[in-house]
Amino acid sequence: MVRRRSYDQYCGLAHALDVVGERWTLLIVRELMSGPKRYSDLAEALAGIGTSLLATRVRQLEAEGVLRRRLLDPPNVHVAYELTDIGRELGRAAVPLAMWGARHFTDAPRSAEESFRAEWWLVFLADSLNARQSPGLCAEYEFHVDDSVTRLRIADGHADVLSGTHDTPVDAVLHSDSATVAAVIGGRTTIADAFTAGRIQGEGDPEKLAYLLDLLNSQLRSMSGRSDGAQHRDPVATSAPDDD
Amino acid sequence: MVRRRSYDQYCGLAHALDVVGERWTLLIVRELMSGPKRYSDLAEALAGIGTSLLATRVRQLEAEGVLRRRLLDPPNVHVAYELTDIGRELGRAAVPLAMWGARHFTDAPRSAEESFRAEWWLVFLADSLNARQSPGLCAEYEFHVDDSVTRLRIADGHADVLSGTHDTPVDAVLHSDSATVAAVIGGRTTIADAFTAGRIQGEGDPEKLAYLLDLLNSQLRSMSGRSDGAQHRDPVATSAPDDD
DNA sequence: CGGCATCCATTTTGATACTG
DNA sequence: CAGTATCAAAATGGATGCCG
Repeated sequence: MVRRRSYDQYCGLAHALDVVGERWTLLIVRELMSGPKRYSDLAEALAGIGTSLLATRVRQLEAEGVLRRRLLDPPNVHVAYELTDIGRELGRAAVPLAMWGARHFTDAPRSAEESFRAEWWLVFLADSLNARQSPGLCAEYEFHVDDSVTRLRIADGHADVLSGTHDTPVDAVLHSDSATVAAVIGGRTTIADAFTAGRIQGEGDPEKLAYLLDLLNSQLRSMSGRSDGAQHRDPVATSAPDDD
Repeated sequence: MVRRRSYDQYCGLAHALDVVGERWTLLIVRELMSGPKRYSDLAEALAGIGTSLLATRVRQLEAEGVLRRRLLDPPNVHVAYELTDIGRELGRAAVPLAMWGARHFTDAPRSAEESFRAEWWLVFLADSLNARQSPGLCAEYEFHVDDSVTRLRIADGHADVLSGTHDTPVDAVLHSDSATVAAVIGGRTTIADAFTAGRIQGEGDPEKLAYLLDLLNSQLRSMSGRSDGAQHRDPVATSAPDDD
């Protein structure tokens, strides 16, 4: 195998991009943020990747220590991929980038060609949702967004997104649509406004519902990341004065 | 022009990567974080990019509103590129990714092929260095790392990295090497330890020097981003129960 | 089937040369 | 200095084949 292409720069960002800068790589990490996935799950979620490239990416990520292959137990012997600690750190590091994208490039409603999964949006919120307000609380929520369903589980002061179907009962169910979710996460509207406008609807345990909305609200505020007015005061540094 | 390649996913991260996911793009943004640059500055800093690709990238970034072309004043008529507000937000959003890379992929010392610039490291710290401890203080520092020199200016409670050479006097000068800088920013050692070990040396105004080290120290602590023990409790969600 | 490897048509990228 | 033109090499995507 010919040597992997590198930027050959001694820089944290360049080294990070040497590892996860190629096409599809960060999206594979995003997929695994909602729990371990099988090869075919990944291939289905990442429409257009081409199976051979997926295999290559997964191999690279395993070699870098971002994810791990695991064989499932005998009843259903399958391969599953899951993030390592380094991989989960990477997922968290990608959150500001995702928020930046949500803030500036999701104002157009979803187009016909675009695929969509509710967990893509939830996953960036969930990881940092430490339920400091009610540490002991356990709750499970189901989100219906467009035609996609996903689940948020809060327990032990921590939140997880779970993809797929589950048998455990939920405490509350939320209904919304992709444009609304994008607007809320992108900071173009608030949960409260979307709720009163009927663009988000909730049913189930009212107390746990209120708790969730509060939690999401405060999290979104802390992730807003809007730009301040600070500018460079030095227009163009003379990088090499014309002294030839 | 044939349409740009897109992931076609309605997701913040995918949309962000549609804009800045291609090769070199984020590194161009990193370059502009230390102030406006000319075309040839970029080409020189990004060894290997090839001038035609650089021109394409710059055009794309301008079209997306990440940077802006500017013509300099008559004495020295040149083209300069500078980040817009959106571009500066992007630079800030890339910081966690850079820290992740620094933490996990810079433990090997700089290899012979790798280029290096001190501002690549400083720039990720500087933007979030709001000098809350001494709001009124103004200071200018010069960093000598390996063969690279860069400048940090603190004023109005905000820090800027300035590339290139400057005539204004400095308050203090720091000397170190790339391995030490990487270890400090990657969290593998502390500034204090590196200082006592003589791997960082400083001269100049002792008060302002102490102030800088304090500021860097507290900033690094808040950016550590180490992984906690929280795991997914649900091994593999049954994404589609075998009910065929 | 699920989990890849192989082959080939298209795109992207890298390196160099060239121009106003 | 600030790019454009050109061409070879590498990366990607699609389709298909193979094997337990």
